[in-house]
Amino acid sequence: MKQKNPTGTVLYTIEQAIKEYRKVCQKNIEKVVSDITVDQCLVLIILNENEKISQIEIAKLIFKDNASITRIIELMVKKDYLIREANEIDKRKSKLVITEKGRETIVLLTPVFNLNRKTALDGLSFDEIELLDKLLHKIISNCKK
Amino acid sequence: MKQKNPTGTVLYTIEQAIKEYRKVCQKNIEKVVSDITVDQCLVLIILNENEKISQIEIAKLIFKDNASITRIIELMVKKDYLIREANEIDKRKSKLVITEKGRETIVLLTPVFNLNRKTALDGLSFDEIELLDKLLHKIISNCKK
DNA sequence: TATAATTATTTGATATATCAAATAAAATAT
DNA sequence: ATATTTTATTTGATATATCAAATAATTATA
Repeated sequence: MKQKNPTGTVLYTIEQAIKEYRKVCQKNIEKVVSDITVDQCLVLIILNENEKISQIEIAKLIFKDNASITRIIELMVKKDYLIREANEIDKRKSKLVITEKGRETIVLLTPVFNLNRKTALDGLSFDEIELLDKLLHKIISNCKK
Repeated sequence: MKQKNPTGTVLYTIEQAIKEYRKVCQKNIEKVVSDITVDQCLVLIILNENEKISQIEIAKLIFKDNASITRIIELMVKKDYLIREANEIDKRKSKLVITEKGRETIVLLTPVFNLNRKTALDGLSFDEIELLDKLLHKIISNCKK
């Protein structure tokens, strides 16, 4: 038993969990802001906490490819969440500035993000969450070897 | 502490874990078969275990959208892993038949899949795996509510 | 300092994710 | 038996994932 899916292991429960979580997140976000994705929100929050962060560092923080970040930011610029300005110190980079619309969005979405976490982790004790984190990190390091 | 990323919770450790796992899987697969993806392998294995399964059921098993399954199968047909035949009983569906190349691939990849799981879960006890599964299912059901 | 190596980002190509709408066949209701 | 509803799949549009190659700027080395 436990072989409910062809993968035969807990590993695809991980996949299912993150997919369900993303769905709830997107749904809750859409109630408040209509034209933004979960990933775009994350980028917004990261930039809000650290103005000077590079795209590579953003990518690392949310486990994405550099190319993905380029395109996510591109769309955010189109939708007027961000503006690209010249970075005089290092011309390879650009300064990513949050627009007024971006700032308003952060204010609107902060409580949504808290709600999302609470919803997903409802009924789990602190110890359980810690343990979950520990086990997942063990898997991550196994995979990285 | 634990606020290593902007998401601030274990939830993105879940995302990171599945991404790292998929990377290892893809790498190990490529050592043996060069033109197939992890998802395409899963479809192959599922069809091998149940010839008559519908696309919708495949989608549910691996937590994917129906549209994604259509396209994954399309590519598998192009690459000669599958053939679509007419389903006389229900003409909305088609019969998905594994080709000779597909069968050979399954033989080649079965040990790889076992290796992938072993690699990822190395050092975790049975009880820990069970617990991990339980906690993840709790999160899944929280999100589905 | 000119050259080589490294770093940050972008671009191209291909695969998958997601939602909504379109098709078409099957099942149900009247 | 026809109309209506449901089901299975497809298609279109847009977003993201991933890898490799291309750019362009910075840093290190001879």
